[in-house]
Amino acid sequence: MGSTRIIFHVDMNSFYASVEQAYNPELKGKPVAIAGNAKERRGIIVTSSYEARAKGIYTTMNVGEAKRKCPELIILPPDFPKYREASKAMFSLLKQYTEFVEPVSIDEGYIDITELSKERHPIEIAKEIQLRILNELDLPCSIGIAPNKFLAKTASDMKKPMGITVLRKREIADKLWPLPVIEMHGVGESTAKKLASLKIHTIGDLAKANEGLLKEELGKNGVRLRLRANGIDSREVDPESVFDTKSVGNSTTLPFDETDLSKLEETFQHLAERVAERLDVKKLCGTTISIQIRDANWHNHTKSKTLQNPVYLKNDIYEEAIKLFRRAWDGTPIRLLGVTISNVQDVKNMALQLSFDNFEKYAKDEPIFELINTIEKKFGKGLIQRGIEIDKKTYASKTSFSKDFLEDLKE
DNA sequence: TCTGGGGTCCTAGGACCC
DNA sequence: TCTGGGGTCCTAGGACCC
Repeated sequence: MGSTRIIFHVDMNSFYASVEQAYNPELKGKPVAIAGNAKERRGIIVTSSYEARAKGIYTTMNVGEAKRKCPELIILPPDFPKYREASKAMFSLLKQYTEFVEPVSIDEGYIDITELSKERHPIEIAKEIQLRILNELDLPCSIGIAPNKFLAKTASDMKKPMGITVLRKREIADKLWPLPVIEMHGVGESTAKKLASLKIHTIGDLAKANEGLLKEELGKNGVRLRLRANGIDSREVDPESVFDTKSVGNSTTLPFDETDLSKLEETFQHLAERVAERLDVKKLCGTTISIQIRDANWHNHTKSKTLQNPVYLKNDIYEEAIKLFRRAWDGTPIRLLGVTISNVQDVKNMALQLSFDNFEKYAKDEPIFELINTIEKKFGKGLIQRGIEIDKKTYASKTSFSKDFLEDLKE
């Protein structure tokens, strides 16, 4: 494969607010904000229209404060099905140009137009895409054009809304290096502070910094950031990455800092249910369960456990979550709880590892059909049809189960 | 400016195995 | 009884992004 690519980063402008304005034209030209839990004390602004931003509204701003700052602000609750639909329409439009489309999040993605650019000029393609997204979906976007992902992403940020920006390698010194290092994708507050202590303030400083020093201070991330600052990024546009889910989790900030165990248990019930539902939609299960606890001072704790068998059912997730919680909680008031399943796999590939302990627990002295019932109750109906593999050592040592039975289980 | 909810990747220590 | 070194997995926490 040739090493010179042409990559677009397509970035939707204030996406949720723009989708709402597209659905309801009366909202156009007005300050609009999307806020989670807007009715509650802890609601925050998730996105806002450019009209709202002009009045000082920004993401993460508390809803109460936003109202004070901009009394005419139109505040809407998020409507994710609507946004997902708009997102899907946007990505299918991109797929009309090339199969090399990689969604990064609901409102941005990369496309590799190297092949297409042999027939048409990249800027012409970008203009057409931008115009079509505007005309057909009524949504504004910015497009960055560059030889790699990092530069394309950086370019799309340079002009908003409705910008098209080309960032060539030879322009890096002029356009990228003068910027403060915090502007760089991948550098947050914490890294910027560390870099400042090393007298690295601009992206140019980072590009020219000593590699060994960066490695020592920031690990492999330091080395990578330095490469990026020099415009080097070899990541390919990967259309498959969307299907490669690593974890599924839900969390919720409680209306007030909570100490009542029954309320916390109830919250875990809801979280387990939502996680189970989302796993089901994706047909996934996972062997590692984690809980997150955030206290009143914003200190986070996580507890996790890797299980013998994957879980995906609401009740199993709840039971494991509560076990972890009991181990971790000392009674301090809690602000947020979360449940995440990771180490995921497709349910259809799921194989049960009946360890000796498990085997004893489920199989002891039970007739075969009882055992099947037990297994189905525990791991869900249909699993046996999908096939159960039992650790060979285990059943060799368990004489009360015939080989035939185990063969039957495998059907 | 007192901060939601969905993620990914990285680090570091300890357990365990060869 | 005391001694390496490498690899992998697990757990907890942190940084970052949208």
